[in-house]
Amino acid sequence: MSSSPILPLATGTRRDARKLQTRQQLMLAALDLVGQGRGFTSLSLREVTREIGVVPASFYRHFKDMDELGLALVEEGGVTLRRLLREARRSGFPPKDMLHNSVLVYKRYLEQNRLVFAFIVGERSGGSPVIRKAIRREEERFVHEMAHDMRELGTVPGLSGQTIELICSLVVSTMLNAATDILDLPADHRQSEQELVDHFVLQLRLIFLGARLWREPK
Amino acid sequence: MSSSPILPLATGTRRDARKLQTRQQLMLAALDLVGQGRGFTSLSLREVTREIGVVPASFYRHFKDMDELGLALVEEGGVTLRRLLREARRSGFPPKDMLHNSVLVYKRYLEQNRLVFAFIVGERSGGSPVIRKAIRREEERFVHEMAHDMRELGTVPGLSGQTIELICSLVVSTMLNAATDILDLPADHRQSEQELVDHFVLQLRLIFLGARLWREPK
DNA sequence: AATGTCAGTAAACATATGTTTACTCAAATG
DNA sequence: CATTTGAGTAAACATATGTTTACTGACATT
Repeated sequence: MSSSPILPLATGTRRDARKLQTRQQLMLAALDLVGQGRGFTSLSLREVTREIGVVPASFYRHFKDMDELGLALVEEGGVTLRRLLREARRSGFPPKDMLHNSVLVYKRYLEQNRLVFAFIVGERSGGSPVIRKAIRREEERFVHEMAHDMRELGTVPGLSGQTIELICSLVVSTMLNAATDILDLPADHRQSEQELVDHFVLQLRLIFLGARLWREPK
Repeated sequence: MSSSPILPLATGTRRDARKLQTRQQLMLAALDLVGQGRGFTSLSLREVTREIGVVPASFYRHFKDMDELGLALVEEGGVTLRRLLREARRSGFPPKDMLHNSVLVYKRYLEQNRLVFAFIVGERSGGSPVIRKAIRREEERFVHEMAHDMRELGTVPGLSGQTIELICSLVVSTMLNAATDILDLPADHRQSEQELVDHFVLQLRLIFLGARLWREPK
């Protein structure tokens, strides 16, 4: 029987562990190719299997489609985003130059998760509609969670929940937009790197300045 | 001789007009496919020629590559953006509810140029690095031009040129980000449409509120 | 220890791809 | 009007693609 579980996690047998491993290898291979500048929609199933040294037919043991692989990656991206938020939460956000610090944290996180972000950011507006929409949903979740945190921390007191969500959605899209630039940075040069960070910080400062002075529309 | 001109525009012979025509047909065909949700990087040269009923080899009379076709599209996108700015300039921006009006103008323009925007916005962060960078450059130009206009109109008086550029870059990325959502709107439903526009307007309001109260960093 | 399950294999298929080569014939050139 | 030019053609090429089918053998189940 086995009722075809969506994730072969649960059973815990040696075999299922192996299966999960090649599944993850497939996902990683796809991410790698995307990381080399190869738009996800242009990837072929064969390419991906070739990358991990496995025969094309094996692919179907894990995904019925490249789209399905893509959706799995979207989910991983969602997890990655939420982890970022959790880390930010823990690090406690020192109020002194908080924005600048947050940007640096974000940048470091981005560099540590370069591939997932390249995928998320790359497919967020392009390619396959189904994947794009899945990403937008994860993004909404992220915004929502961030708004929750901001309200709890009292970062911008006296604002309605709706307004906080609005601010967060602006912050998040600014953040994801910056990701493209940061990931494109030419490995070495500090010059442009510094400028980019500063630019990003100033954009956020502007947003929060607006936020602090916002008067609820009746 | 003929020194292989980049654009076969100049000469004005009947033949060159025909050539230019199929060139544009090729570009339009590519745009159409992208408009149907088919990430540009995943398009094949044959698909594009097939679309306009021409043999694959003909492609090479116009572009050496799909990348070259892509770059031509980026340029068209740039022109489209600049035209938007010109229209906005002419329409004179009535100060009463100016933001809301601007958003509506933008939305209408977007719908009239759906395909180009789908391409620009879709490839802005994804796919081929060379195309992505070309788009980012057009975007910078656009930001620059917008900043120029804003300074001239005195929209946000008392701010340095740098700051105005900052604001504009934030506005533009917000604008392009919204484009994805607007283009994805399910053809009929007014509900989500209204919400989307409102959301967009509020984001801009927030930005300009921040802008009005900005104090230049020393 | 006997049996069943199922991830990965091997090979074949029809079809799609980018690119080259020699061609044709309408239209521009002289 | 004779000649040249060059956009689009026709056909062939090597290679890449997605998908199916029957298989094998390590592991799990009983």
